[in-house]
Amino acid sequence: MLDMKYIRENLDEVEQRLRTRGGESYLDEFKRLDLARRTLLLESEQLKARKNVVSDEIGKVKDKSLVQDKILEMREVSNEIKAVDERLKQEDEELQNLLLTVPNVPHPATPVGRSENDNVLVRTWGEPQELPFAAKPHWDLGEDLGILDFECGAKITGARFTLYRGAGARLERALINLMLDLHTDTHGYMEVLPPFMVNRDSMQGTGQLPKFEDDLFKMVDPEYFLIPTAEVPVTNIHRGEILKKSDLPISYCAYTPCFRREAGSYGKDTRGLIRQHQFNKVEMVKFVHPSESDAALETLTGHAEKVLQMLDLPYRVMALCSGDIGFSAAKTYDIEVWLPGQSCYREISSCSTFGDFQARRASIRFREDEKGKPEFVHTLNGSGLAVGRTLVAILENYQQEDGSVLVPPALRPYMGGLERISR
RNA sequence: GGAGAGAUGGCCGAGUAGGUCGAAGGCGCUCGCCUGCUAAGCGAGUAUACUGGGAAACCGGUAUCGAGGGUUCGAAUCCCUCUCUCUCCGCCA
Repeated sequence: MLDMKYIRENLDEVEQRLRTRGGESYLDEFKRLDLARRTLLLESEQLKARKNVVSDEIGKVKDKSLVQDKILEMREVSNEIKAVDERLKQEDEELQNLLLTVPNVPHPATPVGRSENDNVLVRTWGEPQELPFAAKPHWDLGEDLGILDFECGAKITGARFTLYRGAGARLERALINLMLDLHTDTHGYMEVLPPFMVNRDSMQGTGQLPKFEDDLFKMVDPEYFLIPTAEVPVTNIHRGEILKKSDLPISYCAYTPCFRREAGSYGKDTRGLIRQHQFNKVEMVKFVHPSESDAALETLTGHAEKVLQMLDLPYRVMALCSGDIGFSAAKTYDIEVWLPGQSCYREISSCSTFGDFQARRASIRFREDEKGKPEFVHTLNGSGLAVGRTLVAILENYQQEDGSVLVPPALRPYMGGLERISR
């Protein structure tokens, strides 16, 4: 959520920067609602001030029969207040709803552009290798090796659900452990294991609600939502809190499954593990001092890259343009891993800084000085990494001509020493 | 699922026959004093949001005692609904 005061005082600039995201104008309504609300607020408060003063006088008089006229008058004032407050409440709700649907202002360093075609290549790592034989996509490899069973997943639940078997299940688990160990032991994150379902307040805090309810799996009674990413429960750990400056930066990492409706993506990536309704992810989340957030995004991205380097998987880092960054993000790097089975780069991690956008929604603050006013922290997060897609990358990059798949050396300790997955 | 207890400021904790309570007291913290160090002591200050005025320091107003509604001239205090926490019983990985 953006700062109301900031919008009011910088309307043109905010509008202009939001427009670089493409799409509609966001702030036409704002001026009108803001003015209406403040006018009513003033009216209401003046009435209340009068009521308070007179009620105080009444309280001091023992014989109430002497102040009957005042009591009657205040009864009128009280009714007036009710009426004004009713209108105020409506305007206020409208304004809040508007603000909750306005996306974050892009970071000055975010390249301006309309679509993913305008994203900017930042760097590449490793050599995308063309295999000396006909490379298979992972869905063929997985089925041939008997480690991925898409049909069975569809039978148990439905489309876009997958059953992992044997070495496939073990490989997924090994990747989770490798990633968590790296981030906790080497990168200094605290591991947390959060709830996989959250309430509406948490979803609103990180920005999934109210605008993207259709993308979520929702429980009716009680009303809980399956998390689409660990970002939601982990960022909300500190919702409504005032942190100590000395607590910052706070770094958490978490493994969770993620659940996404993938509404509107019918027909996209229908084969294989790329786009599932349920997938595993290790997420990194940081709460930092505002002056640190730019640097923190770079190190966070580096932490995600490190996983791919350990697994010796070629990748590139893209700076997303203004038209492609997410609703809550100010700046985002996508890490894309090379998939020889499909001869393309695919997103495997997304690392973003949100500035104070989420912190304002979720009210996560700190004090610069012991006596100072609370200020909003900056939040960041990034996948480190999407586990299913990492498994895909391993299958496709480490496949051999005979259809077997070598286990990357860094992963072997986690696989009971297994060096090769074969039929 | 059944029975009961509770939710007050950074923390602890008073306050429920409605008005003098934004809220006693303590702890913590900040500033000052004092003590040649430390401890102790003394004094002052110490919530948040919105909002009016002001260049600012600052000075006003309103709201907030889990959340929402109601009664009343007036509610932390009375009534209703909800949420959460704790204890006991049942059930359970």
